Amino acid sequence: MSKVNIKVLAEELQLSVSTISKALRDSYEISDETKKKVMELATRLNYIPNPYASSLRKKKSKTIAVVLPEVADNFFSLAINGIQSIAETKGYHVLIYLSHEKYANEKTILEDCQSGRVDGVLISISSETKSGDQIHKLQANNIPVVFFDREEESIETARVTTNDYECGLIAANHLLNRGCRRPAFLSISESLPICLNRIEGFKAALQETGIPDADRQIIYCTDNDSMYKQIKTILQSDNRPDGLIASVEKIVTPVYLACHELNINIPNDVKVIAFATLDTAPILDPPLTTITQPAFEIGKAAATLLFKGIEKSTFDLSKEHMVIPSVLIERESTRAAN
Amino acid sequence: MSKVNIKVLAEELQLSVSTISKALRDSYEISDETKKKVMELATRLNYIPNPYASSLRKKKSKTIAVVLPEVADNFFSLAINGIQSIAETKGYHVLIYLSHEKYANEKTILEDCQSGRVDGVLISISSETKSGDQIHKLQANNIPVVFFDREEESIETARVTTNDYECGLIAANHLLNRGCRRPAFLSISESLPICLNRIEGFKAALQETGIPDADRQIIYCTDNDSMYKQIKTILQSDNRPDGLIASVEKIVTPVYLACHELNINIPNDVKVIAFATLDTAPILDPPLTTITQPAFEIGKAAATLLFKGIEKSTFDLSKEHMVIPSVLIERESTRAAN
DNA sequence: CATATTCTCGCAACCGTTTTCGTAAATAAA
DNA sequence: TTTATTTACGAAAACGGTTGCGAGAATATG
Repeated sequence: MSKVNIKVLAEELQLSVSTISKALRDSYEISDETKKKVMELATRLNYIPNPYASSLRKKKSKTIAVVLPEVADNFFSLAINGIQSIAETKGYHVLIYLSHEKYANEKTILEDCQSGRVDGVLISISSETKSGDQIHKLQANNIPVVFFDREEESIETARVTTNDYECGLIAANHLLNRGCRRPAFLSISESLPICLNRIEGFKAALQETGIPDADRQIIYCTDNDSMYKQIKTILQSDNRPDGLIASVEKIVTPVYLACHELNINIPNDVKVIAFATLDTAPILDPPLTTITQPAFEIGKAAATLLFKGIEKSTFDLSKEHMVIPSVLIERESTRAAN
Repeated sequence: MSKVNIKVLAEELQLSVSTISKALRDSYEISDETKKKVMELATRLNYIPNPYASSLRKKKSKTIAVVLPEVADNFFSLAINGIQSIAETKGYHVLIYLSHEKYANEKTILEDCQSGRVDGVLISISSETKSGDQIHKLQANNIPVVFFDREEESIETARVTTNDYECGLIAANHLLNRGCRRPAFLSISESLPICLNRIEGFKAALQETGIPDADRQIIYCTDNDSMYKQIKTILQSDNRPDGLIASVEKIVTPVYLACHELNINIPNDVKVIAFATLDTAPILDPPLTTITQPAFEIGKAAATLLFKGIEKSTFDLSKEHMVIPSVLIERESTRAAN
């Protein structure tokens, strides 16, 4: 067991611990000769500094927290990749926490983040979250917070999102242009800005085209377990939608399965477009038209902002609202009838 | 900013820091009355203990590291979920590290894990890894290590895998039973036991059925970027395989795309089966036959073992080889011609 | 040669908690 | 009442680094 710490090195070289510490940190106070000796011994004995001792003294943990609703979702997986890629270059460590879409969990997690364990927090809030109290507390403790994708609107801090309103509009117009007259929007939350904004865009498009109110359905698929049933019910209803916009990736599979089960043809009977970063989109039956979010880039950008906030306390995160646009990738699932 | 620590509480209540510390930890040495006062003040001032100070003193970090090749993969995402679900109940924190399938990265990560930052390590090794040196060092430092899915065979420690050999056999037999005579196995590594074992099963099945050597292709798709091209080349070759076994999830999309592009019909021209936990498998074109790995359960089991190893130093991990079987889910992509 | 500077290094406090040990007061036993 | 015992707490030393400051030696400056 390597109990080798600074004290051991000091002993061995007949130097003081402070000298060792400074030598290892390449301080100008130490002669090159001594530095060399210290470094050499350190590598020879496989000295590895204890990060917690250092954190305690320096009040910096070189660690960030990433709080997200779930990880079994391509969007979040890719975002983590983006975050990690930046953290790596900065020498930061990444703690992952999952809220499982529950506000109570999120609260507990964020409380812990006040402990000094992390220098900053990247968060995509749960679909239940309606209050920014916990995040305010973090900010009061000088812990920078950056939202990515799912933000809490009342909080003043940096956020990296995609052009949700516009994409809602684009998605709706896409359906309308392909002949839909009764499009429905499948949301997962009544409070998440990403959903609200996309819905606003959706509504605006229908408004403009003059689709009657009765034919503008917005459906809330809040519960994961009942989603499939709920979608089947919708597809069997009298005024069955002729177009569906899936607000998030996890709605896609139940929609497709329901259509297959009910012998409803995509795109002839109902056209489907989804907000998703699914890499199987092109090989689905039929290939799925997506609004593809730049998940990796969002993660990278959010992390970059967070580190700016961490490293320069003068940097004002509150005005940083970055929008990275998504792109519509048209495939078979929304092909117009011919 | 809450600079409230034990010292502040002590000051406020005119007690010593040791008394506060003991009261908070509900020590028998402290009177109920004092405990109550301390607790009350602690919650009132929103006292949150500094984990690093505690870690330093107790030499326990209540943190584990999860080292994996990548996170944009359903298998690993689900595994993380499983790990996290156990860590949560145990009050542990989870650091995520990505090797990006590079041994050099993995090495750096594992070196850092010797610092005392973590109490244990869960790892699924990179496809490049051929040496167990780094992991030996961890063990020498009394840091328990548990493998999940991708193991390094020379290391004596707990591992949670699935029945790879058997599944290789099952997958191959499945193809053979559906009429394939020139099945190919698409691997991603020449050293990973998961691949080697699956290949062994594959070979055994072909052997038994008497498929000639020349018709037992094992193809190594090591490079992510060239995978699509490589697969196309294979599908255009003279002795084109009539069945494909994708050893991991990420091979699926390129295979399907290549077949579509080349107008090769699945399952009539080539049958496809994949080791995957893809939840879009049933809605692919055609629905994909999978060997579905119990990713979530593997994560849970591995974490459970790791915590046993962490919490009781007497617990001998070295003999814990847990195998959680995968299941074959048959779908259209391997339907027999009729 | 005297004084000022620069170069190296050690001392000791500190970060926030935990834990051992000692001890005064309160209670029980004799 | 005296002697054990228990109860409730405090002092201080850890844990492993970091850092401000002081000081001796070496060098430069006048």
